[in-house]
Amino acid sequence: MARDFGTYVRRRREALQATRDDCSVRQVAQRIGVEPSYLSKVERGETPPPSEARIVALAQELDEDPDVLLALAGKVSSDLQAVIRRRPELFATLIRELKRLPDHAVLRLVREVRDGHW
Amino acid sequence: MARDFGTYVRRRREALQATRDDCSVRQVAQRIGVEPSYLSKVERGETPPPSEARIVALAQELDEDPDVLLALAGKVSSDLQAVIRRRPELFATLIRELKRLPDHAVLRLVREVRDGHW
DNA sequence: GACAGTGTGTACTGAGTGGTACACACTACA
DNA sequence: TGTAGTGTGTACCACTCAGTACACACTGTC
Repeated sequence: MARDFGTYVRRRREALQATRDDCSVRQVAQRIGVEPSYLSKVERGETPPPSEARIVALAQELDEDPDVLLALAGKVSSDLQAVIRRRPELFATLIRELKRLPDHAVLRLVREVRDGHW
Repeated sequence: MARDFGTYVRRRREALQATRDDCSVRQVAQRIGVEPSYLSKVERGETPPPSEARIVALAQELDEDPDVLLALAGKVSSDLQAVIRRRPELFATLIRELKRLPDHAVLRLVREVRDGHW
């Protein structure tokens, strides 16, 4: 799972590098505020994924969904966790129920909620 | 927040101790597999809350909701996190939408889902 | 052949996590 | 007066996290 994160990032970065030529390990590393060798090791899965803040910065840099990247890193965004912690019983049961539902059902639910049916 | 966890646990444990007399620091500590001095420090908020596994064991021991206790400790159950990580975009948007809804609305949603309307 | 830019190997680190081990002081009670 | 049980203070520890610092080898190019 940590390995997935690395290869995913590498692929995405190299794709961008091919078109924009400003996404070398060094350049991206500098923009997200880490050492190049560290980013290199992360991409090769030799070291575990970075902190949430770096991952979010990386997602922005690679034009990716932060939540997806965090998920690949085995993490869940801390703001989502805060929402759950505020009403633990409620959200715990809801999420455990939703676990068994197929994507399209959850998606329908999301839309309903967003459209203000609740 | 870590302090809350401690005082909450202490209150609950002392209440049980008063009625059942088998919930001293030593006894509970032994049953959840930690040193008494450690549990003592946790209860006084002198050291941060224990690991998820210990907290769940503690919840069972104190007859409390594990998710609530975890929330007091500033954590979210790892199985819930796993559910979210499996479909990050979907759950992220859903949870962020639900954040602004009042309890009763979320509760209604939980019931609907549980009753198989989805 | 100097130079810039590429990725990478090696060594190290300061702070935090999640506790253990053991001694101590106090109270109850037989 | 011993002894059993109560909570706590002190000292310590292995491990992980989240990286830094710097040197190295290779490639293109001027």
